Amino acid sequence: MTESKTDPRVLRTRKLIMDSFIELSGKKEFKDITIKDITTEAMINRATFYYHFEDIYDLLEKVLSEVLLVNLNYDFYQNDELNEEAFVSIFESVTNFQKSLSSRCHRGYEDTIARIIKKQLEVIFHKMLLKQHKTERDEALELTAVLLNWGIYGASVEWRRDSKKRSPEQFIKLAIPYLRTGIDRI
Amino acid sequence: MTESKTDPRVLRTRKLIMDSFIELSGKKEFKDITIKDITTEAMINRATFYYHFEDIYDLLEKVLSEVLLVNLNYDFYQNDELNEEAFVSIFESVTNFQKSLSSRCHRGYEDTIARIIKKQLEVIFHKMLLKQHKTERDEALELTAVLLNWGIYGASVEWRRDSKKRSPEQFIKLAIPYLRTGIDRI
DNA sequence: GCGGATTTGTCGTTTATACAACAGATCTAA
DNA sequence: TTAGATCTGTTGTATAAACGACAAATCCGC
Repeated sequence: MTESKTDPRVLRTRKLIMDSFIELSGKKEFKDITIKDITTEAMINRATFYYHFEDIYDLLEKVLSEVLLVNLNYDFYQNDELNEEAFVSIFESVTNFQKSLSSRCHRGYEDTIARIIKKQLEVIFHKMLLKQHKTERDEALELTAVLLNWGIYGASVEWRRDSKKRSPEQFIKLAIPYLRTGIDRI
Repeated sequence: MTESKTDPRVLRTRKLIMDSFIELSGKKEFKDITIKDITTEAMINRATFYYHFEDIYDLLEKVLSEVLLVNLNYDFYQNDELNEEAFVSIFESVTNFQKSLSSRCHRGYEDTIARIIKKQLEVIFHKMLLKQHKTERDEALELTAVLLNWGIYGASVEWRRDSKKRSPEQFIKLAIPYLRTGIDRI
């Protein structure tokens, strides 16, 4: 395999762009963020943006994938076990994302975001299960991951409907017994 | 005048290097920080470092000048007036610098640091006095700036000797009446 | 002290980024 | 609706930064 590693300038520039986008997302709505805003914050030329990303939606997708993945991974390494705390913390990550980003997008981009989050959750749960159940058949673990994924994600959607009443923590703690039952059955 | 503005890549790279150096200064002693450490943190090539700075001492000088200047400027725009709070806050900036940097340097670099801090303080005080006393003769203001500068800087040196007994805030509050008297006389 | 390892500082070549100019799209106020 | 302004996406050319190799200096355990 020809392992031609990518130029450090590329990695640096992508990081600068993504970090700037995340930074700006905390200040403005997604629809109000322009490419110029991002590139100014990142201290790079606007043309360089297009060297790395198709458009702002492409950037959004990649940021969601990478950042959510990193955040969740971090939570896993913190908790390391599929216990109640792990669930609560993962659920809080997801609901934070829901809160901070999905409301910012127009043109039905909520669907795209949902797709990305679910896909990442699946990867994460799969990894986690592999660590805990090294002996099991992989197929079973994959299936479990899918279920957990939908469980957590569905819960976050429900939570948004319910959000006036309960904090994410309270909400997921109610749901955990059911989720755990589901896992035990597989 | 031919105002050839500097390439944005240069500004960005310098900022990355300086920020990384500051970041690392919080984790290691100055003498243990290598160029490689800095460039790795900054995500730039080691050779690029030498494009912008002579060596690590050159970097230190420039960081001290710029960062201290920026910090102090920020305090001024916060306070805007040469009152007690302004003095306390400036003094805290300076003593923080003393604490966090001068102890890290070997080879008598404390003297260099002292020189830089004093020079910057002088600039700052002069600016500030100009704002408050637009009518006065500039020469008088410059002189006052020099005196204030030595007053504050000397106080910070004294504070270091005294530091087991009083916080920077307590210390400078004791000294303020004398400083103010000094100003009023000019 | 010695010897291996790390760090420093420099150089020529390759490549990613800046620039600035452009047409077309989208927004906004009159 | 129209006109002015802003934003988008693309291009050819100039330049900062990456690479990697190098000798010299410095560090550090023996």
